[in-house]
Amino acid sequence: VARARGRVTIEDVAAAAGVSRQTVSRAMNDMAEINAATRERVLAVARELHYRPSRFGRGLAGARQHTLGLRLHDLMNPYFPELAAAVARTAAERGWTVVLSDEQSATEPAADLRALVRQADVAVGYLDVGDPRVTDTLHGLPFVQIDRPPSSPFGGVEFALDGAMDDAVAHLGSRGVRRPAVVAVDPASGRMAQFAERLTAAGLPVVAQAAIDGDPIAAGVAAVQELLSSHPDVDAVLAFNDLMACGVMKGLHAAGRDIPVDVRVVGVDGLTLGTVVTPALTTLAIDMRAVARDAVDLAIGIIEGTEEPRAVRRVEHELVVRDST
Amino acid sequence: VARARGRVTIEDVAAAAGVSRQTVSRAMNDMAEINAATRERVLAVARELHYRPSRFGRGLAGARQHTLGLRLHDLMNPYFPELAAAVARTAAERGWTVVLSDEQSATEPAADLRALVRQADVAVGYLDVGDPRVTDTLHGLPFVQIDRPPSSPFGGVEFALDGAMDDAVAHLGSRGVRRPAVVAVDPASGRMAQFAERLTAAGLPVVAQAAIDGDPIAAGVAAVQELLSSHPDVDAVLAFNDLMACGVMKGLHAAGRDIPVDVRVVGVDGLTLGTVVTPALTTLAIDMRAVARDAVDLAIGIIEGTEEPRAVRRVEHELVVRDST
DNA sequence: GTGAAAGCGCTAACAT
DNA sequence: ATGTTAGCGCTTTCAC
Repeated sequence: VARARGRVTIEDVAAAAGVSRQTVSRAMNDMAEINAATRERVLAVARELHYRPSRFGRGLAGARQHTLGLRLHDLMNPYFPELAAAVARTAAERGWTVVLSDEQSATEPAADLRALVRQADVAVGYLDVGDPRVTDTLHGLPFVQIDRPPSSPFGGVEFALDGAMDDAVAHLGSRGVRRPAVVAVDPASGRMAQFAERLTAAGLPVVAQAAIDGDPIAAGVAAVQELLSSHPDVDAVLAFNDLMACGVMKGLHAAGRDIPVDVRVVGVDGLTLGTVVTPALTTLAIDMRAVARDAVDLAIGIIEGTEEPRAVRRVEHELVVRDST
Repeated sequence: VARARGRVTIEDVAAAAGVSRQTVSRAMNDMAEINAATRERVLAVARELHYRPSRFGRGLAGARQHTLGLRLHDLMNPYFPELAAAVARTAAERGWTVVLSDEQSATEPAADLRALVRQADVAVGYLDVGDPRVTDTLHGLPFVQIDRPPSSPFGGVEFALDGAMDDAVAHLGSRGVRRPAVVAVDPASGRMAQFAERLTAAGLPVVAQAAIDGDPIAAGVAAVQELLSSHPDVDAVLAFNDLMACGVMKGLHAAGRDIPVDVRVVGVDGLTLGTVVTPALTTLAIDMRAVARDAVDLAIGIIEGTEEPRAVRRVEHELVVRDST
């Protein structure tokens, strides 16, 4: 029963059971044309020998098994697990396997991508498009970018915040907000610039508060502290995302401000986290299931040739009003 | 340039570049013995033909690439992403790839495990050991169980809560707690029974409150409500885990109780979530990094033959006192 | 129902 | 520096 060479192969099982390799293959794969007694005998021998079919041999010879690479920036940031859960679900429904690549796990820049390139048929998720080291590492691996910026060289899923922002501005106005602030690492660009623009257009002058680039919670706490010292009269804070919004709420609690009476707080993403904190967070939520479905379907479509490699989909955010406003 | 067959192989590139397969292989794998000009030419052709080496061919012929399966109960539960992040990190350091298997993604019971069995060399994580469907599905895939119960047929990482519990009991006593309660789906078994025993031994009579089996947050909220109506005088709640503890805190807030003045709350796990909520949660924390390191090292050791298949390691919890007590 | 032959795509080892 | 040979372990024909 002991093996000479490193691996137990189908040949070993065949020899030990006194049958051909094909018969072992039939037994292992539950195929029809095999005697029930033979199958049991072969399976018993296989178990005894600790035989496990090589996924490489199987993949080469048989029907391709497809693998989706999921690239995330940081699993410790609760946004990404929610996305990962949705992607895993969709991939499982489609019969695809998911290999995980967490940028924070990389021992050197983009090192995590090398594994994806070797293991996945197509990848989905987050990627720093500006960094040529990153895109070079892909070596032609098709990539479906989530939260795709307009300038991206890849296709993917774009996020549309416009409608939800309009709703949020109207909502805050109706709540009597007069002095809103936006808090982000770079409050003058991207979605926060849009936000500020809309608030201004609605007659609400906006304070922009920059936050440090790091742990979003800590950044949110620090940012409100600074904000409150320079503008003690703010009555609403729009944070870049839910995580930073939670930091903002922590900072407001610490400063003795009542939410939502003194200050109203709005986040972006729609994380479950927002329902756990007190008060529950009003947010511009995105439907992760829809994002995952679109991304995975694009990815599979690219592999199957039914989608253009750079196809784009769009998912809308939606205002979810909870207790923080 | 157009291809007749489905896949572009190394042979196609070799033919198009006018070299042998081996030279293409040398170019693709950055090997030494190749003319720089030749390499560039070959790579250009490969790019033009959209050639991507087959991972199966490569795996069969070359050095084995190792893959770790990570089995989780539910990615939406923040405990699991924190574990996943730690496992991903350790695996990356060891040069292993991680394939993800989320039980919640399974379209039918244990279906998610089938993918693991086909794709991973060894698996790590959570598994319902009681269910024979589950263990049968493994088909001999070595499994390293995390939070391994003493009765498990697998090896893995055991959690040791004893010391942290003693610390927690002493801590609550010193805070003047007189009427503690334990809240869990089954407060009469496992770690909560231990907890109750220790509290009783310390002269603190314990109320046991069962929670429904479902979303831990909602369960926590519902459980405290019931608890407060039957025992309005409780002055401490020990929850089964941090998530349920957050639900308990929500419920206490809603009931107008002040934490920690009226009621003190303790969770188990040490999730980051506990630092986000207000007040920050006191908890029996486990070092996820240590858990992940032990689990991954056991898994790799089993594959490399340096560890027994059923080897066991132990990781201690530690009391982390924050604002909720 | 079972076995023999062929080949999946690639790289290691050995040629040249 | 490049080409040739020989497999890796498995499933698919196709025979019987």
